[in-house]
Amino acid sequence: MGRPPGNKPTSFDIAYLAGVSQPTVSRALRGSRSVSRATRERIEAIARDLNYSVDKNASSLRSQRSNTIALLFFEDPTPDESNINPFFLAMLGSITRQCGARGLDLLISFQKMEDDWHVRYQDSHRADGLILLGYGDYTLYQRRLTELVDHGTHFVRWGSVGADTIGPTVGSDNVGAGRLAGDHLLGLGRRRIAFLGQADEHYPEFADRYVGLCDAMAAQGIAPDPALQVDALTAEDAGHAAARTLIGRNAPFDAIFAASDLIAIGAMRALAEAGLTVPGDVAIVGFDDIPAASLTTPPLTTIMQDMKGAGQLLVDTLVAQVEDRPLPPTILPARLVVRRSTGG
Amino acid sequence: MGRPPGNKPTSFDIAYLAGVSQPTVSRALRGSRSVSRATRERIEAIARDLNYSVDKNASSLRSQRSNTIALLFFEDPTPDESNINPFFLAMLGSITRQCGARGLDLLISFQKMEDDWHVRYQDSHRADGLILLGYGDYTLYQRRLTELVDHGTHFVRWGSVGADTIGPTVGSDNVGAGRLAGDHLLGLGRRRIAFLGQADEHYPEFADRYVGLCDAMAAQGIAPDPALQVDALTAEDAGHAAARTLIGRNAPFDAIFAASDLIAIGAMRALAEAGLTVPGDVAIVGFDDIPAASLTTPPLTTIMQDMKGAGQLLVDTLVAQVEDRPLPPTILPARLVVRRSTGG
DNA sequence: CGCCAGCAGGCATACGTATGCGCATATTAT
DNA sequence: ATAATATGCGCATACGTATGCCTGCTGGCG
Repeated sequence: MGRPPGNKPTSFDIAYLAGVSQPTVSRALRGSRSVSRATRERIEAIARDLNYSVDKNASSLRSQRSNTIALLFFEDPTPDESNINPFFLAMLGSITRQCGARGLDLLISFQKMEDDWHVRYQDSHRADGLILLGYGDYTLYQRRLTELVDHGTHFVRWGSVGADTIGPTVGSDNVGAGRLAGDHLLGLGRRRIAFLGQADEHYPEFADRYVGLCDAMAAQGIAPDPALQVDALTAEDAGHAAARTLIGRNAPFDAIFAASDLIAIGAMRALAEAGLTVPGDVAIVGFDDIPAASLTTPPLTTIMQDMKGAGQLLVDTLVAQVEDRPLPPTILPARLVVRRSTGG
Repeated sequence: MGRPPGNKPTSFDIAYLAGVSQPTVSRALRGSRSVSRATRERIEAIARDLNYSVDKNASSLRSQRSNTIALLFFEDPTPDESNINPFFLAMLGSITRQCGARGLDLLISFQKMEDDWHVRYQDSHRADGLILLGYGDYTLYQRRLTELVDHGTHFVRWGSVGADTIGPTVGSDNVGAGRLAGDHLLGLGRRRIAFLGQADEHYPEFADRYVGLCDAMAAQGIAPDPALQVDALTAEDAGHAAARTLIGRNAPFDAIFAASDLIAIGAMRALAEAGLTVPGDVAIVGFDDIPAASLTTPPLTTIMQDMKGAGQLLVDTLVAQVEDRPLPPTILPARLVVRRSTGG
């Protein structure tokens, strides 16, 4: 029937003590209905007593299910390695929480775009699926995604949800968010609204935000002025540089919608240097609501994405995919957070 | 000898193709010296060809080594769940990097102090050891640590390295850092230096920073004035409140050393509200060098901890412990980053 | 009173790898 | 030439769990 309890307790040890077979222990602990209630409770008690915990490796090996997901984060190689996008942290928080709630383990890794992580995780049964988070050039990224799809790897990514999106994608309603920002600024009487951020297909999220802004303006009969759009990646200096460019163009503007808070913060610095006041001369709206956004002077009006919903949706979508019941791609609404950079 | 290649390739498939036995494949791929070079290279080629990757679960099960470490982060329950300490992100970055370099997987989890994570990870063979990160009340934390030690769990924690420290600990030289801040302020001619932050044994890191400050002052023959120390946990409002308390005491001060950047930022807001200028009336030094520190007006002078070294040391110490070759506890030096909050 | 259904649990086995041990063949020493 | 050593590899097995299949028993029904 088994051996007496040894060192680290196994399901055999429990079986021995409970006077049942090992499979019964396994079934009992997994809550199988084919174990009587009495037996199950006896087994559970003994397990608790011995401080038993199921061996993850054996369990995963046998069931071919690791109950683990891998969170892969990557971005364009950054000069300063320690400077990680703060947005990521919020996402991480909500993802870990959702994993915890669903009893999943979370493996995490920062990746360079050049690595071949797409092979490692699922094939080695480290994880049942991947969550991909990344800011960066989407076109570079696309090849990797296609490889993953071809390989049959389970994954979900965070990003712009569009028609040409590769693989299951969860993202904010960037167009709607852009409209939100535009409407807010227009409501304040601003008419010459500049956009700081890439607006091309390499950065679809930013582009969507710009589209939303243009939508809002169009609704008021205002045509977008190309002189009021300046490319910028998401970094403080990029924002600073972009704002200087904008100022240098001598095209009048009374508002800025920045594609990220970091850009906005850099822009505010440039405005200050140019002697322009916020919000007097220029109202400014950022994006992301990073912690620093409420600490600037004046505090930054910004768009807050639904981080909590995002983590949940990413995990749920991934699990659904792993369990072979596909879920439609989903878009999360964003919210405007009004602070003094656009107000009195 | 084996079966022909099936679906997901296994070491048997490779063995079959290479005309050797499965154990030889295993040895070859692990670089065992008892496989001839020719055979090994043939096997490696086939493995690459088939896109083979070792099954993590089987491997870990057999070898009883998961090559995975778990990073557990916990702090006092915070009202706003999404508001995670930014310090953590930098640490996370350096830890993931070091794990990557050593071929370790990283499991991550945010924990409430009430959970019984201390049982789950090592017993279930999810991870070979734990890295514990936490800001919060150390005395609450101590019981958990003792349990871990008693249980024989491998772990390292980040925190104050002192005589009464429980378990292997890696941390910054907080006393030295406090001295650094003190010397800097004294060098600017400031004599009435306030400290904002807990100074009791519940928060030994903060306490150490205060000790360092007092050391520096003592070296100049200045005795610490209890009126110039105000408790504050690490949050912006706490800093704000503490600075208001300080101001309300009517004890003159010309400098503040804040136990964290968030406290410093809150304090700067309170100073501004009270009509005090920085650095004119009050010079201020923070701690952590969070991203927001360079974005305040004026930018904040602060202490930068050696994050890169920290991650490395944490991982290395943990691995050493797992491999049963203990390492001495280690202290990392910190650096002063001078910005305008203490300068012209 | 016999038969079929359903419940509770045992038996055997599979998951894929790593490793102690033993056995040839090749190499060197005596 | 023979014995001793090293080299390269196969055999058997263990790691701890989960699950398909089968069995014995209980009870309801005809």
